[in-house]
Amino acid sequence: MENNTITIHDIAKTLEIDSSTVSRALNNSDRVSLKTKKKILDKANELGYQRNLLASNLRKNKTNTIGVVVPRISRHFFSSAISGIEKTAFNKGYNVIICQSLEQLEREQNLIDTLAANRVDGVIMSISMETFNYNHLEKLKKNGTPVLIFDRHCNFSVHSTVLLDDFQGAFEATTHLINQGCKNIVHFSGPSNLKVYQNRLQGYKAALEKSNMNFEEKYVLNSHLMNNDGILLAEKVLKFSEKVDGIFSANDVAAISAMQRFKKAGIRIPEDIAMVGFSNEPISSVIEPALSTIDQSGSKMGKIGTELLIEQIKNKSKLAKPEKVIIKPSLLIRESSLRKR
Amino acid sequence: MENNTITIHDIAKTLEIDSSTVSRALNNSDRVSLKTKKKILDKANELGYQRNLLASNLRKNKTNTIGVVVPRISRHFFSSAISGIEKTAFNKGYNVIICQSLEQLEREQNLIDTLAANRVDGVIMSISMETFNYNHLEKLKKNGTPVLIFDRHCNFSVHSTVLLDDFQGAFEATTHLINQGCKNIVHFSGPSNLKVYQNRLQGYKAALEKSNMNFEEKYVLNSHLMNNDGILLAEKVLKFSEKVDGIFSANDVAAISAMQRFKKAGIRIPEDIAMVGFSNEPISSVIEPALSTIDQSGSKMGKIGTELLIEQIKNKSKLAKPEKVIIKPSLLIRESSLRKR
DNA sequence: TTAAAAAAAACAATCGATTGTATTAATTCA
DNA sequence: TGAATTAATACAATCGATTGTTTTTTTTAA
Repeated sequence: MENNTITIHDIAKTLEIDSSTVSRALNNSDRVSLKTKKKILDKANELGYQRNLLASNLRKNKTNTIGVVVPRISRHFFSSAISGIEKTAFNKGYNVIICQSLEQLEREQNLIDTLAANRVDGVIMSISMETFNYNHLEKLKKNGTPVLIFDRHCNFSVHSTVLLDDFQGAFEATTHLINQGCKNIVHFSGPSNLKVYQNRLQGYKAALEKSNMNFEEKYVLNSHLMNNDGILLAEKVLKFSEKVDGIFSANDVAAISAMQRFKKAGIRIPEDIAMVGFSNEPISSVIEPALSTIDQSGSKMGKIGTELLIEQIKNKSKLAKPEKVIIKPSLLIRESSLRKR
Repeated sequence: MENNTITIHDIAKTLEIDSSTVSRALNNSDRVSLKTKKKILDKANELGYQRNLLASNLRKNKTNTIGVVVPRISRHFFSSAISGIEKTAFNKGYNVIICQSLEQLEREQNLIDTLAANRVDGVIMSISMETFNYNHLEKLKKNGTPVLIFDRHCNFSVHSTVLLDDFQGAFEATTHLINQGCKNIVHFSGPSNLKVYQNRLQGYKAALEKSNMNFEEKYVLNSHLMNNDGILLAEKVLKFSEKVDGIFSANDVAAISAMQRFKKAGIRIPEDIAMVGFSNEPISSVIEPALSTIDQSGSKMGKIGTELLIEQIKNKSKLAKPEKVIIKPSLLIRESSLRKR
């Protein structure tokens, strides 16, 4: 009654042929005659045969599976990256195992270990915020499993990476504010040890410079860019002696909560202060006014990353040197920054 | 240079012992002396041994892995369900493979096939909207793989299920509106062939009845409850001759877009119209006013579902009859419905 | 001291599929 | 027709770990 799983041996026995022939037939090898092939396939269907991939993969030493590790699958950017990864992988005949590290290094290490133990052919991942130690990834690499890192910078990596051009995104966002007539533009920046925020700050500076506007140190406000930070930052801005008329925030979350605080203070967006965020959270298009922002094109990153990874999987023999790809972001202009129609 | 993966045989050879002893040592069996155990573990570490789960699982005919299939991992409800599933599974020593069907039956069938081929020990899933045919699930069941369905009703199922008490949620939401003094309460309902929406409608009716209020057929507005539907529904409501002063929407999305349409028409929420949604989307707490809603407690569903599933996995021999669990939802009261302070 | 019992390790089969090699059957062609 | 090809199939080893059985070693106890 139990354990009635059918194997190629069962098929072989009922048909009185060898299991190797069954295996070849099921893999459509041309070493089996059409007649026997049909016989075998029919019987397989009849018995409800289903290949045991554990056995198959073990023998072939290949799983046709890619491991995906992201901090949080629910975040919009990551779920769109996953879409891109899945689609690309599927088209190239790969399966995908999705995991979330929840921003915890220990979990990330466990996940990587499990993926390795399951012999995935490669791993594409965005590292957790706690990840400053890459032993787990080095181990993978040593075992010959290609690793591709996307979205988050990791300092001394020997892996291929796909990153966003944060500088360019920030440059465009700030330039857009300048074009809308903003004269005093504040920048909400994140933890200054993170590369992303350094780059976004540089882009902001560069845009000011290009338009011959002064860069003012005091206009750069640092925080963790969480919900609550946005409120505090907004209150800081309200206390400035000069009239701030534009804000470029390094993420949407802080921009949105700041915007709500401003509205409470009777400040009109974008008439009094024009705002641009970064990362295109789903909420940003729903709030009022809708927030202009930089889209990180997650699915494009996922697609390109997966293509790169699969290439590496296939060229395993050649010691492929790590590649770095930089993706161009795109500015989404919405009401929060549109002064001129 | 390549393929330098270490196996128990490599360890056995260097130490001049049998590989079965190595295996037992690595599994901490008490058939190996402490001395040899230590020797083996040290060598394993030194060589960077990592168990090949393909081989192990094949031999044991058990993967300690649960497959999870949901329509969309990015939806808040599902990602919280996944959290609950992962946590529970992990605590019981199970790994989890997460997949999304994207609401497509064909994809769902493929995923189930792959999971089956990889010999997961069980599957916990929420079926796609296209799934009216359960052959793929029946096949799994026949192979002896337990299946647990959560969140979405599936008509003639022999599987265990964990569902939300939609009736109760709707009843509480409507009762809350009545308690806030609403006299003419409209209900936004979804496709009437779906059990969830039938149950929510019944809950709405029951609440009216209990408070001796008339149920008016015309107050039930059907749609697919998408963003755009909310706008259209709001416009319908504006044309009513009677003054509508409360709305219970069968989902948050429609409630939110309706709310925005109302605001444009100069109607105050909750003073003129009080609103309650259903499903507690993340956006609902961010918009203004924040939307009262019914939380579907995804992580609780995930937890309970996983516990049930693992129980079935363990009792595979006994023909466990399908269990049905109904989870109580909870009403989250926010500004959109709060008239009395 | 030695037989019996217990502990430790070795032997060997197995999980289910794949694949190189050997064998048999069927074709081809001179 | 019969040797040479080629096609079709069978044989057997293998992937890496697990596990029941057997053998060897050590410990216990009379």
